[in-house]
Amino acid sequence: MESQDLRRAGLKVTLPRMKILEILERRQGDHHMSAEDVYKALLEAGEDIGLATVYRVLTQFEAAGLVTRHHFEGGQAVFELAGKEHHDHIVCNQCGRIFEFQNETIEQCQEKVAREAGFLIRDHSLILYGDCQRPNCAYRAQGQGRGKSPASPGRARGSKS
Amino acid sequence: MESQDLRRAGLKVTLPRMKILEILERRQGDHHMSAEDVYKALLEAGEDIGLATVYRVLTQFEAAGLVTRHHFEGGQAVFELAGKEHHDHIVCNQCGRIFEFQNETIEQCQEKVAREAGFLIRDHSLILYGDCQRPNCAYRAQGQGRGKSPASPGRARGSKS
DNA sequence: CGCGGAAATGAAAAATCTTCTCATAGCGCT
DNA sequence: AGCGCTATGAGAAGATTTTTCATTTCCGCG
Repeated sequence: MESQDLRRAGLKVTLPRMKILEILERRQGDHHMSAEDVYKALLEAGEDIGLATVYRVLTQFEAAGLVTRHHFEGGQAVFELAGKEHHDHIVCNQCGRIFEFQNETIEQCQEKVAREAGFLIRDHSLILYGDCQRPNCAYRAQGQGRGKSPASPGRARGSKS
Repeated sequence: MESQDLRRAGLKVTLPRMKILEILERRQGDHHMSAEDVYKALLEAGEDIGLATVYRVLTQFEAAGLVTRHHFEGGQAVFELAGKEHHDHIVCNQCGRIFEFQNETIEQCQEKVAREAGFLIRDHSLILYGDCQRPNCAYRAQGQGRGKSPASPGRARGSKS
């Protein structure tokens, strides 16, 4: 009954919002989805929901605290269901795999640094970019251009510095 | 003689590249500039350099390690001259002021976390968003839309979570 | 100091990602 | 079931960044 989630968030229960919430909840594996990912999943599920609505709804969900938005490299924002503990991310440059972690020491240092600098922290973004050393990591030829990433598995981009 | 910087970076010494480098070096105050900022500064300096060139050159500078690109919230990437020590950023949600900091403990924790997760870190991005508590912070009315930020002082956006 | 070729530039078009507009449809309440 | 307000869909519009391609500029060389 995720309609309760919507009502609780002060959002009218509509079919598009229900379906999008379902997509986010039922997602297996990597639960980080771009608006486009959600849109495609809806199409596959036979739902006729516009991309504009997906963006709108995801933004509302974010405002309501139902989802969290991340700006990984690659231009597209990705969303994940909130609810679990706060965590940060490691993104594989090669295959796009995403690892989540929590580190209390880092959190505390951030607080301390901000306090000393005279800031009141509202939010933060910590993303590590690297190569996951797993054998099945979808290594692509070095010097890849900036072509479109394959549909599903990875949203990797070239590394920096 | 910043032409040496260019040659050293393996880039042909051209007028646009020189001028852009100058803009970045001469910049007083907040040295974080978007491509648009650089473009406008060039116009003010009487240089007739296209925006496409600015983007191209900044990207080359980044590849050459001359500048670093950051993706703060707000959609626009910002650049700063590299060369100084590595550092992370605190961005004021209200006035856009940027504070830089270094924290060895955080760096070490990141390394440790990544190692334990089986990642080889190539890069990272740590950005804290908050409110600088200074009296002259350009507080804007709450619930600001998402209009264009005023030219120079701030590129603040609404906060999250 | 002018030449020639490779590389860089400018302008405009295109590509991407996201938001806005507005007419229509749907939800919640009575 | 009916009403009013909000949400939606489709497409246009906006914002940022990249690409295309004809022209210009830089650099090594005579």
